[in-house]
Amino acid sequence: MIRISIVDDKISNRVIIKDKLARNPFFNVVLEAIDGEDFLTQLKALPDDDKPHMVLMDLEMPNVDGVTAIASASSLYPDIKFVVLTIFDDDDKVFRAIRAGACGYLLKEESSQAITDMLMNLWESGAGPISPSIAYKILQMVQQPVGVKNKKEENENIFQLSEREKEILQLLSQGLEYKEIGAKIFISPNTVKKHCISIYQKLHVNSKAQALRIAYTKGLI
Amino acid sequence: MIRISIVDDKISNRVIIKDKLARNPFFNVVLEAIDGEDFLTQLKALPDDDKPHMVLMDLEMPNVDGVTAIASASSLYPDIKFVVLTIFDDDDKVFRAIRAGACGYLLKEESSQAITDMLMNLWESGAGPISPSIAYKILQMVQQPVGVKNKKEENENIFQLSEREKEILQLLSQGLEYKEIGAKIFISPNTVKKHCISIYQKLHVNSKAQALRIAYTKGLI
DNA sequence: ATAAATACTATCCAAACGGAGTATCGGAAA
DNA sequence: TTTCCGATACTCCGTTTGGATAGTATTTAT
Repeated sequence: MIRISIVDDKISNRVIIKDKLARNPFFNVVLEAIDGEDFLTQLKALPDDDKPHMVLMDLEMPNVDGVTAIASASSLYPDIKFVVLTIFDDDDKVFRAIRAGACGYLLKEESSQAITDMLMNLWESGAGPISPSIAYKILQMVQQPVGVKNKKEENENIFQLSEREKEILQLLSQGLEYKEIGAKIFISPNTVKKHCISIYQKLHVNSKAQALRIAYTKGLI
Repeated sequence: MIRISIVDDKISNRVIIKDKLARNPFFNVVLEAIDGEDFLTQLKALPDDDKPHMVLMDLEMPNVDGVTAIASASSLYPDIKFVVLTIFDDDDKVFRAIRAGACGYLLKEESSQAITDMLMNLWESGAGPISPSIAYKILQMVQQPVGVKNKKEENENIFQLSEREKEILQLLSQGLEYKEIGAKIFISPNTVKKHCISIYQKLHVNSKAQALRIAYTKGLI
């Protein structure tokens, strides 16, 4: 039984997707969320043994968007496969979603059969599902790296950390504690702590170690 | 009428491919070559109006290999589409071929129908054909650029961490706390803490964050 | 101009952490 | 055989951290 999670802000979309999956009894939708925030909260609360194997993620959502949710969750739960399922094939979004950790990118217009086939294939062989038109876009991106801006520049904004927070995260990664950071940039250790907690909230984690994990794996530092 | 060129060092392969294409009368094989050298020479000699629209290129060839041939020819004749058609899906070759200018990458094992469909699609929409398994490899390359592969092997012993300690460090990097790690590997949280302190001593640090910094930057995890 | 972020400061509390010490057990090396 | 070491487990103690809450100043946006 493959546990699936569906994240989409529109109830109608979720129902459609569920119907498409329902044709195959191996799929079991264990979690539905209306946006990235909702998803991350629900996922965290779920026991490990009940966590979904795969997540079908829309990109256009309020609060926390799909890319950010994938970036957080794929660091926190590396075993979960994230498949973007959207109606758009916007180049930039494709790129950012994949960098964030998506292992597949499907268009909603794909047939029910095609989608379930691809998901089964992901389950069995680990090969991520990719719509042909998306595959071609990826290829083009590899061929001519559009903006040669490095991956740090591209990633450091997806969590919407403030300048100060990025600075703190940088110092945190050096293994400094609150009071050391405070002394270094001439602010109170209390303030440093407040910044850290803000960072944790934006990264959807609750400890230094987890924050650093995301920072390192997503190239924020 | 789509003019096609086939480059493969084995006559049998060329025949097989020609047969597959023959099912669609739109394809007209105008050039056959046995290696990159042969291909480039013949191509140069061909009048512009007779030059192929698409080239199906094997990679494993004597003299000038497929990647080199694509790199040269795609610069000289930008309008020609190069599709790699091979039996291997070697990561490095895929990557180099695409960088060289290949716009598609098909496996020979694909069905005749699939290949002709993909080529027709390339002709009509300009979207390059990509076998699903190849598309997934490309996606992985985009996700984690190669380069630091064996670093872990080389470095994981320089700090003389015991197996257990490496295991603990690995779990630490996932942001787990003592009790969580203890529960995961069935030992007491106290023991986990003891291991951590041993790790700190060997790494000459005195906090989780500093240990993780070394672990990440030295490729221990 | 008013609202909304952002930066900064502060305090309280419970939990987690780090450091040091002690001790048992089993295997490997002396 | 004795010694050494890794893994295990525990306690005591002081420090650090995460979380919640609350407030002010400054900048930014509408």
